Amino acid sequence: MGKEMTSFSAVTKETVIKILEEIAVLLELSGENPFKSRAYQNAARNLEKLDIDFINLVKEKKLSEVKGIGEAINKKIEELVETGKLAYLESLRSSIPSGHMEMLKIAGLGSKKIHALYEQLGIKTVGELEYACHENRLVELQGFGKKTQDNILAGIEKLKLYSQRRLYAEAATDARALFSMLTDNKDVSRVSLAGSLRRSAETVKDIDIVASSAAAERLAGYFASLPQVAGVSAKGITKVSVTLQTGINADLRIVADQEFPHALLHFTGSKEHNTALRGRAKDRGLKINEYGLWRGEENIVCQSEEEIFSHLNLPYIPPELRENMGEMEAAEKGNLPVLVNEKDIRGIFHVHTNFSDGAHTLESMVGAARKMGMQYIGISDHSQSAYYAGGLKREEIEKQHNIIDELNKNNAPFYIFKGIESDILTDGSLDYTDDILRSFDFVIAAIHSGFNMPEEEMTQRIKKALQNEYTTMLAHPTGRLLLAREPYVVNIAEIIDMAALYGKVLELNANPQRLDLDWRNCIYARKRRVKIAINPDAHSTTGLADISFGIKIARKGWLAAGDCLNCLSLDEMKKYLSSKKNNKSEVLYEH
DNA sequence: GCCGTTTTCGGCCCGACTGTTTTCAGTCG
Repeated sequence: MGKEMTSFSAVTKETVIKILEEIAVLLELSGENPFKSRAYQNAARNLEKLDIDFINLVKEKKLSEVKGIGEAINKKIEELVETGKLAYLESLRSSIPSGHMEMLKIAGLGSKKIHALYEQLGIKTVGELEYACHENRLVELQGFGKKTQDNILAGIEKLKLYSQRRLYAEAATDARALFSMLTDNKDVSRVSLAGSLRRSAETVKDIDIVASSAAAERLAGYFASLPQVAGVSAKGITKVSVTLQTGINADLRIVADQEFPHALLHFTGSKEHNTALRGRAKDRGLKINEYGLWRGEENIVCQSEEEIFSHLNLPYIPPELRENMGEMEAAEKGNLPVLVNEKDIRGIFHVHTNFSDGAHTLESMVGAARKMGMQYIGISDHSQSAYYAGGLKREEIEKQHNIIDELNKNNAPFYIFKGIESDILTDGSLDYTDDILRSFDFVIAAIHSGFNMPEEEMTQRIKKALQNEYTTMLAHPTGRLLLAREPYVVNIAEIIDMAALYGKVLELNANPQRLDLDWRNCIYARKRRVKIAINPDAHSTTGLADISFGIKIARKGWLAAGDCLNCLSLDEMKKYLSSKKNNKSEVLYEH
């Protein structure tokens, strides 16, 4: 890199944000002034909000005009963008045991305790911590005790369990990259994702890909030497297993082209679905395996999965449904739903703005939704008791409503619905008075505190919120964070029954970490004719796109367009919401 | 480390919950 710095490094805004966040965590672990750490977090968040060209801003030395970026952080970002490196980060990294970052993921463990464990027991890694717990060495430590030790052990168990799996969204990014490298390769005839990824599971263990080729050996070599591959654990001419740089494992199966649909069906699974399928084949005097379909010695040639299914007298079963959750029976009777798809979505609810904890303005969120081709958007910032998220006070609600009225004039026929994500308090009531609740077009009731109630109490709390006449829908019904936090204990069937009885909508939160309502429960909700809203819970313009993850899960939960609230057209939606508002008794007879 | 109609120091979003204590620290959302 020349001294005159004519060429800047390839550092992007996203990289800078990631590094600022890493510094914030490292500072926290180092026992520094917590506000210093927060300053880096703030800087990262403000960069996220930045709409203008970041690199230009750095070049023109105007970065410190961004709120939250002062002299020190400005200098560090300049160094990073100009050289691609940051000495401060390197020295921080080397001063903190690398295992401490991972230890932070253990529930109940924060920087203070990690520091204390390091100072007093010299613990540097999760493994050492686990050993120390088994040796009972935390019990006597100042500020620790038997319960803390037990909780930490339980947290470690969970962490181990979680780290064997990945979020769908994470794995899908890697998988897409591999897939496109394979489609570009001339040795590949046909290629498809398979496994749980193709079935749109919310978390996956690894990436499965099936390809057909007449040059298997060369293709295997190509796959094993892709730039994103960090290690090869097995390599033959039918199967290559690798570990990617990101830590996830990927398997490529290579078959002859005529075997392709059979291998695809087999490696898409699920195991349970395949077992049922094999049983069905046997009933018809057929045999099915990953290489083909057979009647005795005769090989029945199939060009596609559709053909295989048709030989078993079944319509095509979409991969998402192949979980042996009744799809075979439904297919046989011709009762498979026409699954919802991206084109069916007409509008988006559960959208945050910078009125509360969103990154972008109301106007930007509206603009982004319009760009996506939506007919409407439902704005729902946090309510007043969500202090940590800047929940809205009465005056702010009025102000927001005035802006929405103005925007609605200028954006017609696009429409903005006024809403709120109102906290469900521990007694089941919503945290605004009726006169405020009445001012919204819709209310999303949500639990953000008091997670640890006993099941019965939690269930009653949510049921009470569903009975509230102002509640339109229930946000993230179980509160889970995939691979990070268990759902709160609640009788979800009772919640779904209650929603059915009162004509309330349940959210399918599309954030890749939530995907809540769980698809298994979507199947039951559909049976009870409860409408599901596929909501991105967007906190930025890019967050709106998360809705696609929700659509995948909705499909997996058997939902058709008619089951999804936000497949209603704008006119239908206006009618729906105003009927809910004006005639509460009607809802009982709606279904 | 950032910020300022409390402006160069002293705050920085705040409250619930848990487990440790005997009045509080740490973690979390």
